[in-house]
Amino acid sequence: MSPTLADIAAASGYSTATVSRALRGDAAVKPETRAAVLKMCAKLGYKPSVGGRILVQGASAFVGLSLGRTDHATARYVSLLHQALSQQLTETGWALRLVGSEDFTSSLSSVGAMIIIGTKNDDPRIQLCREQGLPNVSIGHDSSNTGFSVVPDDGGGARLVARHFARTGRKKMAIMPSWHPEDDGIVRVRAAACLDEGKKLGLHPELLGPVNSLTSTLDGYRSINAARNKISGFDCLFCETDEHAIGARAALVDSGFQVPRDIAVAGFDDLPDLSADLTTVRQDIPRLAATALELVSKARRREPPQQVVLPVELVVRKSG
Amino acid sequence: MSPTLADIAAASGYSTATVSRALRGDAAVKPETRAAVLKMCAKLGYKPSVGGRILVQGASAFVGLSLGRTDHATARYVSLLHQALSQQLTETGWALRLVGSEDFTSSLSSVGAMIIIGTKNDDPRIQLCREQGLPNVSIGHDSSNTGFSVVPDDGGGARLVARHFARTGRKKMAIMPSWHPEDDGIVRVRAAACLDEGKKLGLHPELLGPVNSLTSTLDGYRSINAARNKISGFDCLFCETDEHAIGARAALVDSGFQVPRDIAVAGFDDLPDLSADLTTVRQDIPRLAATALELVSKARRREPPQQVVLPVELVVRKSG
DNA sequence: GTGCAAAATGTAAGCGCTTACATTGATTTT
DNA sequence: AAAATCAATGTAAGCGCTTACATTTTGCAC
Repeated sequence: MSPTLADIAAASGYSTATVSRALRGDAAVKPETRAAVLKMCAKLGYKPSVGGRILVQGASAFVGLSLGRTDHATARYVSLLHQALSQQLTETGWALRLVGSEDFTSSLSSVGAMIIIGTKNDDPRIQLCREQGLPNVSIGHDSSNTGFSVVPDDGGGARLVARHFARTGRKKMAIMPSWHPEDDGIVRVRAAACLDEGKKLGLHPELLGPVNSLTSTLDGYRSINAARNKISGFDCLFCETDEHAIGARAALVDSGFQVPRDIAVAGFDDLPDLSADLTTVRQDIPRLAATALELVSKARRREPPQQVVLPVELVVRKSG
Repeated sequence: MSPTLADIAAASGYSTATVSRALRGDAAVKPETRAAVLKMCAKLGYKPSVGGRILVQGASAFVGLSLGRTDHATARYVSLLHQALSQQLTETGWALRLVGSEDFTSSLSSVGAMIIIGTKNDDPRIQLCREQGLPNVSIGHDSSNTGFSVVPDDGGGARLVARHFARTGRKKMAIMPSWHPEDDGIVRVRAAACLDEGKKLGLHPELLGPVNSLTSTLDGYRSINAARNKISGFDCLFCETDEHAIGARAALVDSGFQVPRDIAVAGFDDLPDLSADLTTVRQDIPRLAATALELVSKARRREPPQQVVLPVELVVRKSG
């Protein structure tokens, strides 16, 4: 069987209490001690069992993961994030509990903390957590959020794209924003930033009609098809998600355009496999997950709230 | 705080042992007793804590959920299944641990059972579980599988579609199979059964070139577009997934066909929201999840293996 | 009725882990 | 130099739950 806390304690010459504290990140334990304990854990292959009640005795061993109604785990991005969180959480003995939008309220009592994906301004889910005093961390955009949150630098990433287009000699930029009735504004900041930066750089950016979904390649395709007659006026295109960019590129190719010769296409997210040879902005999803979990710890310890913005990175590939 | 086992025991007049047994489904407890206990649990709002070590003391409180490389939680279907499992598992105090295709082997030691999605013949993941003696249940098609498995009645569902087309006076059927290099054969049984039944019914079925993905609406669209000149020879179309059917229908409409007047379109799965007004075959995903979890229990108790096939249901809507 | 196995329940000893409280030794204060 | 403080660790009492084992109840043959 897998070694237990007691095994680690015996092997390293400390008490179970100290080992426990070291693993939980208690400030009372000396750094060298923690290091020794961690080393011994690695050596013996320690894995926490039971989903141990961490930080607060008697509290739930679960972290809830709430998806927005529209995410609904449908997007690759959300699913990757989910997996990263699940994996990293495993190492601490906690467990992730997926919470659907229907049973959010009823789940509050059975989790020790909540991670909320795709928050929007004044998201009612955050309110509910607050009322219950439940530690919560949101991943997504919410300018009004005064709690714990972590977001990728959407605006910065979009500006990188505009600058890249300008640098590579493009003259006229199209921007394809996405829109969904229930998600208003989650991703919109990308289009807005790209628009602004494009103006500054003299790319005369123009918004196309919005795509009626966040993550459907087909909708990206049809949007471009619908705007076919306008397209020849542009030589570069920015889409708010990679799914849209993929659909858009396919539509351009099917309409006889050469990508990137006639028109460069860039997306946002950089999803493994899917984004293949697309020029895009990479989000570091494992890091996003790690940061969210760090914030969960802090929230549980009632430390002061913190809003983190993670850097993103331009990845230039075949499409632009 | 939430009531504990002891609270239930006190309130119902039994010992904690009996209550625990009742909740775990131990055969030693009298049916009336179990009923009384369950009733009291409902009354007091009992929720298991800690992710209690169920059935076998000291065993892991986690059930692993392994996705195939291509599922990668990308498909709506998989994500819905995931959520259903997660929700139902919650009620027993277990937790679901998402296992990526990369770290399957290393996860084996940290879960008490494994649910494997999208298995194919001689799936190596099943082999690995066997070697470790880890209880496992597969969801997916694997004719060679002698362990626990549960699958929807794909063949039966596809035949329902063919019969529906025949009954509504269609004469010539197109079938759009899907294909993915790593998923060979998972869903293929649908096309095969529809082909067979179509022949019997005089629908002169014909296979179109396969769609190079399992769940992309865009690929469905482009496949139909590519076969545009052949399409007018058909008056009904069966697609192996709803995503394909949605893409196909969009392509047909964009090409000037009337759906379902000129050509009827049917898919498979019936995904909430997404499948909206599509004629399709409904899978009962919550039931699939429940069955899988039942099998997990049996597997843990080392009961003899069982292969379950769940019935499906034709849902006729606007597209055909 | 008595006996006896099987069925149903209780008793209590854990499980691996957390944490209130006690202890130790080093550092500072007086 | 004694007293007071503090950082670091140990001690041990739980946490909610499971389960080996003991005990009681039941059903049924004689």
